[in-house]
Amino acid sequence: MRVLRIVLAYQSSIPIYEQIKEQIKASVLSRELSENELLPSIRQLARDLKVSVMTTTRAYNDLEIEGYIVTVPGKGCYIKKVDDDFIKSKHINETKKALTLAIHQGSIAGLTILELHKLLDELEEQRHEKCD
Amino acid sequence: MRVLRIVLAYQSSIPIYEQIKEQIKASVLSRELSENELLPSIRQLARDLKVSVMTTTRAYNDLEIEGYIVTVPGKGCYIKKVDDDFIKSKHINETKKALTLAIHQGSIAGLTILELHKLLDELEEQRHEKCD
Amino acid sequence: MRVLRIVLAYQSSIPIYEQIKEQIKASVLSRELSENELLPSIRQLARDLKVSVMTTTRAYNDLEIEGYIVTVPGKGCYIKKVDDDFIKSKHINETKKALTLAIHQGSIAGLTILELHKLLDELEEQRHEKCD
Amino acid sequence: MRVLRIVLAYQSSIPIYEQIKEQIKASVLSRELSENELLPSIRQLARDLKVSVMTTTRAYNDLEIEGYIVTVPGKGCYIKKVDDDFIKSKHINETKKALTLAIHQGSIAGLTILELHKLLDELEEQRHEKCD
DNA sequence: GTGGTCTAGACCACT
DNA sequence: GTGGTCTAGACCACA
Repeated sequence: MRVLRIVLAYQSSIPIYEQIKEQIKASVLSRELSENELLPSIRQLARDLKVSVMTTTRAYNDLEIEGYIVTVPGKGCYIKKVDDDFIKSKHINETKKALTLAIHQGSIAGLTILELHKLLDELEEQRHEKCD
Repeated sequence: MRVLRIVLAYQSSIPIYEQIKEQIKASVLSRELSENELLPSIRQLARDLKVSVMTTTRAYNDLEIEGYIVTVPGKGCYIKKVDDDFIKSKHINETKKALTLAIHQGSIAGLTILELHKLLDELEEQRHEKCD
Repeated sequence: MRVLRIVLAYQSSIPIYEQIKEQIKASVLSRELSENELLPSIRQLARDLKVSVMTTTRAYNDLEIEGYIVTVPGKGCYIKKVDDDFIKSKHINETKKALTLAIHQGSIAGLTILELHKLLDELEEQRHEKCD
Repeated sequence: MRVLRIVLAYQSSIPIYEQIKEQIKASVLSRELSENELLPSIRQLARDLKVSVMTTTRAYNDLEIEGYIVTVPGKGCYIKKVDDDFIKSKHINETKKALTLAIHQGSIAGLTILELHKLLDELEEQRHEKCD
């Protein structure tokens, strides 16, 4: 079992259990956590995050419903197998959401679709420069 | 005074007052509503949208705080002049953030920049279809 | 809004929230509760059943995830539309579960499949007699 | 003493000790295990199943309470004589209950008695396939 | 030790 | 009024 790097914004409008969920999900999708890995126990995580047991319970419970983990009463919670296509489709979905948001914001700013394409290229360019 | 075209998703997770706000904002930014134009009264709008007066009050109140409208007690609410450049730069910023996120998520999903452009066009297409 | 007839076995090994869920589900599937009907509020139900608010919350939350109700914050919880095919498939599923259990129990008792068929006919017969 | 064929679903919602119990019971009822036969020791079984000794202890303890086995301190656990008729009638009762439920659910789903018979055969078929 | 459920309060945002 | 979240305990069954 590895220690999870979970950072909580206690004052955020995003519920704490949601933050825990999303960060574990992200770790699964980025392959940081892999199949059959044992997660910290509900109580341990609650202690670590200085949060109520009910809160971590809710997060783990939701993750089980969404198919990311299995919980075995009396033993612990384990990462489930997620297949590559599922992960890819998740990321494509995120990409689409981001692009849709860009189109929306851009339209308010009065940008044409052509200008959006130009902007996209520019940002991609900058990204490469940074990586170099 | 013109009748506002406001469409509410009563069961959305986005608060109704927020939906009203955003749609009025968008109308202002798209010049559909122009300076000094009189908005429907809080009570009239509440009746039209079959919504509590508290809800429309909250929306108008927020819009006033954000500087989009001005309330003249006893007369009504009027659209204020908006500082174009400020608004525009704000939204361009949002656009850039969204595009950068799209590039990032897309790269994880293994999408090339070309595929991103194609996706952008597709989503723009779909957006037009919906509006028709 | 109608009062729900929910009977709880507080000492059962079946969790209370599960009992609530199942009884509401059953009411939906039997068309006792119909589309758009307003359910008792989480708090009202908690008072009625002399149960913690968290417990009714959990039940309603699960029902929303499973698609039986919609909850609208600040307004209440409503029965969602369920289509006939969905209901039928649910009941067929229950039928299969019951038959599978019968096969299992029957095999332990040493019954052949033929005897099971005979038993099925007998019970069906008795059922008709009762109805007459 | 014979080696028990026990297959455990470690992540099932059915407790492991329950799974062990049920499989031993089934073996007794099917005459696979017969009177006075010596069962593997609690510790041996725990090793074989890679399970805590507490778990096998619980299973054997329950079996003794239910009258299926007898524990002789210092020697081991033996299968007891089972009262055939009592057991059989119990299971036939369960079978009838399950069939009655199937008839009821089936009638809601609009199934005829003929379709129920067909369903029964299909499920019996599938059961045999799984066992092969 | 583990997870599962439950309580009896609380505060918050929204209608 | 409504639902959403959260706490800080508790008891239970299981491993």
